[in-house]
Amino acid sequence: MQLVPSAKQAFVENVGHVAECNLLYLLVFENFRNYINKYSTTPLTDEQFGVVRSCFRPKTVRKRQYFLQEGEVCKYFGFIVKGAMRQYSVDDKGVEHIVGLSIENWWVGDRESWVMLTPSTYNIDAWEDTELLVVTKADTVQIVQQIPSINEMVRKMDEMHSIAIQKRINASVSLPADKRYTDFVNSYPSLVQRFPQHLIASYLGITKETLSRVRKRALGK
Amino acid sequence: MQLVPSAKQAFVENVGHVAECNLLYLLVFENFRNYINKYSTTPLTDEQFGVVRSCFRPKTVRKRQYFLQEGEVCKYFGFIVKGAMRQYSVDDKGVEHIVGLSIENWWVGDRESWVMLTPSTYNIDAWEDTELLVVTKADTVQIVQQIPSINEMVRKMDEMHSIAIQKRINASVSLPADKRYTDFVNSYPSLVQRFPQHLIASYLGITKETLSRVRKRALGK
DNA sequence: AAAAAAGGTTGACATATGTCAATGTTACTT
DNA sequence: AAGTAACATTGACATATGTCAACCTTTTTT
Repeated sequence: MQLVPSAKQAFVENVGHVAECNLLYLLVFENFRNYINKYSTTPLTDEQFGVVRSCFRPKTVRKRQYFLQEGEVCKYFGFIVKGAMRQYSVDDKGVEHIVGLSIENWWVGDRESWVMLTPSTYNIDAWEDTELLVVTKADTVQIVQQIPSINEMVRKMDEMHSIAIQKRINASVSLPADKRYTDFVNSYPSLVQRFPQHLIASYLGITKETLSRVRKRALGK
Repeated sequence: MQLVPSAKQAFVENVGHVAECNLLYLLVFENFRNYINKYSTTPLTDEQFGVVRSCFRPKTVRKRQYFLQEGEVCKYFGFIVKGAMRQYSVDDKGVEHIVGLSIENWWVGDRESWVMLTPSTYNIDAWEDTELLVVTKADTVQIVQQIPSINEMVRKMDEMHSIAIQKRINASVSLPADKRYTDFVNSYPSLVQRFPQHLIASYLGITKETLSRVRKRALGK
């Protein structure tokens, strides 16, 4: 039995009609095309997009199911079409530490495992039922080499990613817990609404109790 | 009066002879060429390297002088040929928070300011007298577009950078201070020897006193 | 509707880390 | 050699955060 139904199947279940399913498919890829064009100076030609499209496979991950599990090599990177996922490590004592929270139009995967082909030390699972477009490394190498816009997009996204992650490091070494939280709320209001507090606390490197108290004090002001 | 002598001048001062100076110049760029080739699948042709070389300008930054100052836009990225630099922010109370420590064969610059053309919130200064090869953004765009090996190198370096920085975030949310320190010592033994403890403490997000005590306890075991 | 599960808050207390001041040590400057 | 500055260590104490347990609310499941 197939635990994870195919993405197409999932879309069908969602909308109930095959006709609408195909329409949704089109919409998903159109959205993706716009996303790519937003990050490059020259829009993709139809032919180029055809190549890109053939490299990305829709995939559904149901709530609480893994996209990547500790010990596996990260063979796919995923673009979230709809849904919410979290990336976390588990320490000696079995405590989960959130290192990433992602929603629509974000990418998920473990770069280290992906690049180095080493077993991942992270888990990535779905916090909500999630629709992804996934791509293999081989295909990524292909389209990055062949299609300048994709090359440009990947470079820009790496840049943005580096910038975001640098800010997070700066916050972690230079801000106390309460500032880190307000900083987070200002930077990612959409995440605050999608994930419960105890996950955000973990993301910030504090306990849920501390976050609860920090929030209370912030209200008092 | 020129506070920062030209890089060539600096080399001359170091070695004392113009002949050796030119030789050093050659060696510096040969080293740089090897560095680039190490990160790409096809070596640079002589012609390509000529272009690259023309884009990188030697620069000397004396100990305690700024490479980038808070409020400036980061116009140059630098490759450290010899020396040691630190990148830090300064908080409301005037306390410095180290966000980066760099030595030979590392790159320095503020990605956010560089990419977004916004005033930097960081300072970068020399901890030791430092020789750099610096490049402007315009030139970077040129060679990344024109020379596949450079494109590849930049992408790979961004990848490595992302991986390293991701590990640091994971450490900061999931490890206590003592583990963060041993982790750091294992990951960057060369930095431990080049920078004093209070800078490393700041890099780890703890005070120098805490680091001193952490080290003492670690010895006891 | 009842039960269970997940999330959130609060209090009491323990622990880790920060702060401040004094002192020791090392390396550099004159 | 003396003096100074930078770095490191230590102690006493304050503060922030963690831990554990109880309790409450909301949502989900049965």
